Amino acid sequence: MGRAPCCDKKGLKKGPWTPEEDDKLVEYIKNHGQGNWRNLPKLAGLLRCGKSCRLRWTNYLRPDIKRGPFTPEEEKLVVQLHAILGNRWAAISSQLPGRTDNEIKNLWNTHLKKRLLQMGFNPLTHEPVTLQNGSLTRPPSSPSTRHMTQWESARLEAEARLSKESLLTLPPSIAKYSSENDFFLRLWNSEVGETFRNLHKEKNPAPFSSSSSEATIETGSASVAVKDEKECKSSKSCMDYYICCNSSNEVEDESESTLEMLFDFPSNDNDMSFLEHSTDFFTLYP
DNA sequence: AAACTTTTCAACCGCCAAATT
DNA sequence: GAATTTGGCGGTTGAAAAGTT
Repeated sequence: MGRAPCCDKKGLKKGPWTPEEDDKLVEYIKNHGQGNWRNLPKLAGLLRCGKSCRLRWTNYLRPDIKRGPFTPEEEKLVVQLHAILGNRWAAISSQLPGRTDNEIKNLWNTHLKKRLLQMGFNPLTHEPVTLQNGSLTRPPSSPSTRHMTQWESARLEAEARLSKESLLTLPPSIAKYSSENDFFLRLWNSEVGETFRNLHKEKNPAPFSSSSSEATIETGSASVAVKDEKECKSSKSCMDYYICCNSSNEVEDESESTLEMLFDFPSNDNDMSFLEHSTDFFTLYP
């Protein structure tokens, strides 16, 4: 036997919420907390599915929700995080206080995606593309394409490393659980990760290891652990190298790099003109 | 001013992993 | 351990608003 069903769908209201329904939901949660979404509608006197109540609360009625248009800084952060996390809206929204995953998803689909396309970037991969006969095409084996592939590999590496590092701080029982459920760690341990590790080994025998001399950079409210600059350069771990260059202001020739675009583009305009000059990518290998 | 088109965004749907019985 | 529900997530939809002709 399992648990009782969330709700039978007979006689339940759908569609937009009325102010009266909102009041009932807010009043109930104010007095009783969020608790059990299945029982909440009945107890609150609502003819709604529990799931609908939860959605209404989390996406609209929660008191900590920030309403109104996104600021350029928020848009910038969304683009940055999307480049790293992809369409993981909940993960992205966790880095933007007061913004919901639904809101960010809408922002992306209605504004940012179009702007990236207009600027010549594939909104899925953040790779530069050109429009030919109305369809997206990658430029023929340009250096920038190589670098974006490199960037993607670097992303895998960095996220796997972060996962690994986070496990070091957890009790063994939880660490075991996390390692089994961590998406990037599983990816890293899969054939994809293996391929990248082998490629990396050929170019650079230095192992991927967590360092004792780590720094932390802030990306909005998210923090990312990085190695110190010297070690970054010696190991040539591309993500480390990118972040080191960026965090130490020693950007060398790659001052208009993709990563600079992602981590440090100007925030005082919202037309994404910061992307305009970033099709001229630097070479990763000096 | 009316008709039509495009854009926006709240809400729904279906899937999945976790939790519960 | 199997069966079932819950809660959470991302994709999609469609009504309303805004813009254009």
